[in-house]
Amino acid sequence: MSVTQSDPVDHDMADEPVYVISVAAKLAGLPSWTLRVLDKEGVVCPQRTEKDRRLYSDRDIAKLARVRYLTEERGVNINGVKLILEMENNSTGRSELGRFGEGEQS
DNA sequence: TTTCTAACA
DNA sequence: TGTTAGCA
Repeated sequence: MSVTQSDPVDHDMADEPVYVISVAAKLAGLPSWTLRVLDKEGVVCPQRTEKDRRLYSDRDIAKLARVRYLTEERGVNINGVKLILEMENNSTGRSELGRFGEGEQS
């Protein structure tokens, strides 16, 4: 009796990789190939099973959802998302971004 | 970006 | 059988 769920072991949050690429893509609202690119770029950190199956955790889904806003609403490329997430990972949320336009397609 | 093939569960 | 992963 500590937190909400009554689990013997300490399960804090969704860190269990149980979502395959198609499920993660649906939850994030992104196409499957995008998740594959994000993984190649090192934007997301999906666990890999013995058969090379990418398993995404709720933690990855949350990051994917942010990527979807940047790519869908803001029109940022994978390269831009990688840069933005890289800044958030390095800086405590203080991004001194001037005015740099990413290569945007119509 | 899209599609095809191969392997796995 | 359906789905995933990798490449051209």
